[in-house]
Amino acid sequence: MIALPKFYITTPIYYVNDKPHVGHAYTTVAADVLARWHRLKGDATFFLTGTDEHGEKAEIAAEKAGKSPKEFVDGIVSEYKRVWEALNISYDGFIRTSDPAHEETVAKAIEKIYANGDIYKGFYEGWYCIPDETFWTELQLKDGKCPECGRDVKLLKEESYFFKLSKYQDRLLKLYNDNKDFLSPKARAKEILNRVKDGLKDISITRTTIKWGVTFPLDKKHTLYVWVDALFNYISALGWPEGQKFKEFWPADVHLVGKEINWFHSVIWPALLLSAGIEPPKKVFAHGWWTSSGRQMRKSFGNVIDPVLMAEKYSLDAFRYTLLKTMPLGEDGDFSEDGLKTRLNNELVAELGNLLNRTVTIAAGFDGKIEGKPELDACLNVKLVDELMERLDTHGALEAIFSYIKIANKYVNDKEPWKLKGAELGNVLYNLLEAVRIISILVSPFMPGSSEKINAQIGAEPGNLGDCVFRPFNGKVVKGEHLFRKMP
RNA sequence: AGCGAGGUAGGGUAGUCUGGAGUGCCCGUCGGGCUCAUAACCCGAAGAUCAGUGGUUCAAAUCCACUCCUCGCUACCA
Repeated sequence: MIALPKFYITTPIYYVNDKPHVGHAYTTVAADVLARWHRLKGDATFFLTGTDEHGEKAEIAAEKAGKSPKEFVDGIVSEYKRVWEALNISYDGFIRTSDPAHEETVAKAIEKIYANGDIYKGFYEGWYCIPDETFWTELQLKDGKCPECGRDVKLLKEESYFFKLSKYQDRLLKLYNDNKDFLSPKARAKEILNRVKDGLKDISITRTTIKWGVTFPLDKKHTLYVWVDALFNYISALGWPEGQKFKEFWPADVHLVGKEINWFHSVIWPALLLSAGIEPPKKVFAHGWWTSSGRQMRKSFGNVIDPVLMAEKYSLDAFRYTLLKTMPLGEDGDFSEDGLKTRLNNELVAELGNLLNRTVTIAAGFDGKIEGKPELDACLNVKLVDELMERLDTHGALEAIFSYIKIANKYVNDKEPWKLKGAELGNVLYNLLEAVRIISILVSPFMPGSSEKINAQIGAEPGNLGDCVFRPFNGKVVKGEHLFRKMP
């Protein structure tokens, strides 16, 4: 049987100690764009995001707010959902690690891993900084003191259960070798590869001091460490082991993650899955980080970017476009309002908006037949755009789409339709309107709202990737408002 | 310190694996053209000892060695 094309993409689940900033927005918008692209292709698509709600930090934050952990995280979760709605995120599933169903899944998976002989009881030893309430490894210490605050640290020992990560070194290396794209992008791959080659240590997966989390099923005194429980969200959301969605969508095609959590997703997660007898995901892609106006984003610098504010001020699609156009997914980049404004004015207004506007203006004053021979189809390379998107090169895909927009703009200049009339003008308009219709489809994953506006003005239905070919134009042009407004 | 990535015009990048004229792209700057369009659109120009040194070669941004600089990762703070 030939498997139907399917696409399962995930964002990390976001930790609930603060409201979403541009970093969260970036990952989520990028995943949204990829999910929408696959829907255009007709793939059965499942796009998962969610929240990571357990652990000490959430517990403490709740206490400070005078709420129970559950009450507290409920509040943050609705904030996340509000932001995702504002950013037009088309998620299919929203997983919360405090859902009882998730907790049951985790417990079941842990039991399988235990049954496989990969969990044992031991002692966790670490250097503990009491004022910071943080454990450090020997390597992290700075001159034998806490690297964060410089104060003395104490060697503490506590009972803990361990996962035999060391046992999976060879199988992980085989996984990386058999699936060259598993570790993505390439620049990050070697980082992981070399560390795995250097050898893996077993990892402590439980704590006795924390209550807000999933109870360790084999010893109720212990609570699972929050990241262990968090990783399993990707399968609990699909109803592992028997759920229909799990059968349809697992393994994940892409886990999109920030580079700070690459280790967990590229090493620990597949090892846990292998141990539980579950197929590992196909790809873990670690994207880059944003600086803001040249500096690290920090509250104390006053340069933290609020995604909703940006969307309100400059239009949502200009913001989404800027996130994906500024740098390739794997790289770091700088976010600035000036940069956003420049892109809005010079690319969205001047290239895309202007193409639509001039086309529609000329078409509105034309009463002949809009028909002709395709002339603008040869320079359109939908296949290239698709290949770039398959490689998660959203940046390159946008460049390819916009280079086509430029060609269409140049076509207007070359043909000087304002000097033409009759069939000649009908032919030029035919080419422009078909180009605009196709461009609208191609940009729709990036800028869904703008795509709808374009369709309204040229009287086109929303299309899919198969519609990106020249055919008789049967829309009805209704000139509307400017697609984007220029900002001073 | 170990491991990794990178240093190409004012900024950002592609090209490096598989050597062959500094070739390309985006933004910015300057000049011209056009006028359907949101002072827009089109064309053109300026601008680079391709981090440095040494080597291999007929030929090096590209291969080799060394040096300098920047950034990331180093596991149980999600």
